[in-house]
Amino acid sequence: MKFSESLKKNHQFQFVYRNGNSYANKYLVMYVKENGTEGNRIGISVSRKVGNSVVRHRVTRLVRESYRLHEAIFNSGLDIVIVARKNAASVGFHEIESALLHLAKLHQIIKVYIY
RNA sequence: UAAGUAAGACAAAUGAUCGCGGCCGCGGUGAAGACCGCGGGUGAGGAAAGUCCGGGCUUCACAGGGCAGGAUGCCGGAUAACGUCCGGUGGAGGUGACUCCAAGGCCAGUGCAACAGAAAUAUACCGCCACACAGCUUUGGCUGCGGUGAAAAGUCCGCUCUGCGGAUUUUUCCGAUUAUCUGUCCUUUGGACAGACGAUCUGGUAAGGGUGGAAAGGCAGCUUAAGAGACUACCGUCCGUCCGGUAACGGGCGGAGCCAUGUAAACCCCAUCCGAAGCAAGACCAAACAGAAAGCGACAGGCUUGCCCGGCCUGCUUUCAGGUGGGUCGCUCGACGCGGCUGGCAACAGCCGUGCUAGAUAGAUGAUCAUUCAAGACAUAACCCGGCUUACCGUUUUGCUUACAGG
Repeated sequence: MKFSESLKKNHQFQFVYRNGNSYANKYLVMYVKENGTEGNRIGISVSRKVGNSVVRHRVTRLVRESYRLHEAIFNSGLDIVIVARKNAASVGFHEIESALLHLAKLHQIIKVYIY
C-alpha cells in the first residue's frame, strides 16, 4: 500500500484501544488515533470467535482490500484499528467495503467530494 | 444394466483489470545497511486440521547400577523408526467380491460379578424316584397341598432402646387344594354345588425348571427305581507323539471321561522397547547496560532423567531498579517427485534416466467484472519427513462379486 504501513506490535494495538475513538456497526469496529506522522498505520484484528483459520484470513483480506481501494480518500497521520465482529464471517466484499466507508464517515476521516 | 466391494486420480474452470510474499535480471538513489521502479518466472492441502505415535535435526545431560514410570502384545517380514505397512495363522460377519479383531497369561496371586434366579463357584427350592408311614379303595392303585392369614411362645437382628420394627422356628386356629365317601342338580362319558373325613418323614438324583454374560463339555444311545461320562459312538477339550510349516498353526495316531464361570480396555504376571526438552530448538552479528539491598552458606547450595546410590561444580536465592527484545543463519536437495529396468506374492529394496516444485515472520494466494457447468464441501504451510485419526460438496478410472437380460 502506497501511503500506509501496518500495526504490528501488541502494545501499538493497546495504545489505540486505550486512547482512540471508536465507532461500530453490524460487521466492524473501528478505532482511530492520530499518530503524528505523515502516513497512516492500519491494524486488523480478527479473533477466533469469528471462525477458523480460513475464515479469519478471508475476513482480513477483505478488510485490507477495502482499505487499499479507497486509500487515497483517507486523511493522513492516523492509526486505525479495525476489529471484525462475528457477523463479518458470512458476508462478501461489498458489505465489508460499505461498512468500512460508513465507519470512516462517522469518524470524519475521509475526504468528502462535493460535486 | 443395477446393486455392491477393493484400490487409485481430481478438488470448479477460463479471460480481463487492480493488488500481495519470495526468487532472478536490468536500471536508479545512497558512504553503507538498504530503498524505489520495470520485466520475467513462481507461490498451500488431501487432509496443510487434531497434535495421537515414530524418526531426522538441535541443545542439555550422560562412567555405571538399582527402583519406579510409560508404551506395545498371534507369527514372519518391510523400514531410519513406529502403535504404521505387507504377507500369513486363528476367530467373527457377509450368498459373494471382501471386511473387521487390544488376538500373550485368570492352572502365579489378589479383586469384582448389579439385577434376576432355588442356587454364582457352588446349591437340593420345585420336580423325578425309592423305602417306610397315614388316609381312601373297586385290592389295580390313588393321594399326602401350603397362604404377603391370625394368635401365643422362643431365637436372632436393627433402631430414635423398660418399647417398636423386621427375619425365622414351634404350637394352636383359620383357609384353599386334592383323594375318597355322602347328598342334590344337569341328557351320557362326566361335570357343578354342598357336607363329612384324612393328609409326612428319611434317602437317592443332577435328566427337566419363566433367570442369567456364565448353571460343573454338547448330542444321541445304553443302563437305571429315577438318574448321572457311571458306560459307549461322534463332535469339542486337554495330554503325548509323528508329519508338514522359519513360525503362529494345521493334519494324523494314541491316551485321559474331562476338578470346574466370566472379567487382565481390574490390579497384576511374562516378553520386548524407551535419557529429556523442543526451531520460541539452537548458532552468529550488532546495539544497549548499573547496579543496590536482604537472606542462606562448606554439617551448605546447585546440576546430574522421576527417586536413590554414585558422580560433577562453587557461590547461590529472593526483592527492587535498569537495558535489550534488531538482523543473519537454521530454512528447505529431501529416508524428494516422475519414468523405466531388476529382485520380491507383497510392503519394499537396488540401479539408470530426468526434474527442482512456497519459505512468510504478525505472517503473502485476495478483490471486482464477465462466461460456462455438475453450482463449488472440509479446510490455510510455519524446521522437515513416515504414519494414524477425524472432517468433507462432488466428479472420475480400473479390477472383482452378486442378480437380471442378451449372445
